[in-house]
Amino acid sequence: MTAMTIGRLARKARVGVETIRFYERKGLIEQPRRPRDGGYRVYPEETAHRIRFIRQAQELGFSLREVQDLLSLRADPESDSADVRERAAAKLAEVKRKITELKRIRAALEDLIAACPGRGALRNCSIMETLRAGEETCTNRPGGEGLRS
Amino acid sequence: MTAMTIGRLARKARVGVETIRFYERKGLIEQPRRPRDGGYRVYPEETAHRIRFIRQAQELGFSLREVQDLLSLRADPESDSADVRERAAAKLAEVKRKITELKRIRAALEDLIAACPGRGALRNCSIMETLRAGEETCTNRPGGEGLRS
DNA sequence: CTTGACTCCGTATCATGGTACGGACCGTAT
DNA sequence: ATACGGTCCGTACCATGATACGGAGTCAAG
Repeated sequence: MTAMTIGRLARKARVGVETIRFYERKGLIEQPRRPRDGGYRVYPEETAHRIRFIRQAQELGFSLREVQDLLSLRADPESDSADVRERAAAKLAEVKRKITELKRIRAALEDLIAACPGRGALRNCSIMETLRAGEETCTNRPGGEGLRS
Repeated sequence: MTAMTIGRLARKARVGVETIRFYERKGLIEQPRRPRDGGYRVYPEETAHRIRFIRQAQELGFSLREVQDLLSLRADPESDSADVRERAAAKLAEVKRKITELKRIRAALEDLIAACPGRGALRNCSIMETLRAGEETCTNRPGGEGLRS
């Protein structure tokens, strides 16, 4: 049978095997116990979704510790529901703030794209200037934009 | 006069002095040249906005290299406007994707908060289960949620 | 029943994004 | 004029989040 060993899980979740072991060490995912006869570990299917969520949350600017906070938010009879509610509300506020900021960047990029090919009406020349939204003119200063080291 | 020296800039942008020097080394912000008589550097006011943008973009999951990409997007006569347009469109797609993913997390948190205090109707118990949106029941498995090391 | 790929486990190394330090120099309020 | 804090510059160190490595054990296809 094609049991879900760590390598297959890694391919399914599009991460390296070492990354899974690292998340296990950090307590982000549970390490299944080895069969008593000492073979390979078998992972539940759900783990792949969990890993994908971890990666996604990271791309959205959450640290592993924050991802852990998110994953530990659970409304069940064992939890202090007032506490869970409070922590969820705090995360929600943070998520809303990120959405707002991303929308500003989205608008700036859309403006930039609109301003781009016409060659005539050039105002709002860079992200910064579009975000600073208020100025009219654009003082250009080209050259030297490579990231050092 | 209260010239914008590096320390004042740091306080204004809410970062450490060392962070500013680090960004200068990386080429993310321009280092003003020292006065020929060898005094302290003076920074333009705009630099504080630039630093705030860098921090914000980082919180949204962009690496310093990606922030650099964003900052280098400028529609001016010196740039290849087709290229700028293309890179801006790629970033725009990425930003839109992030917004979509954040909205899913937002919805999950809202569900969780709604499901939380009633103690009666407990379904969609964790972020993961709400995101996996389809299951009805909730198998609880409490305990041991501290981040190791 | 061997061979080649995979797992297990511990430990080492790496890239990114800072943060700290120390000695020389600068500037200004007293 | 001097003391005290800020700046300058180089270099060292740090935490986070992986990624690599090596040797022993496991599994399964031929």
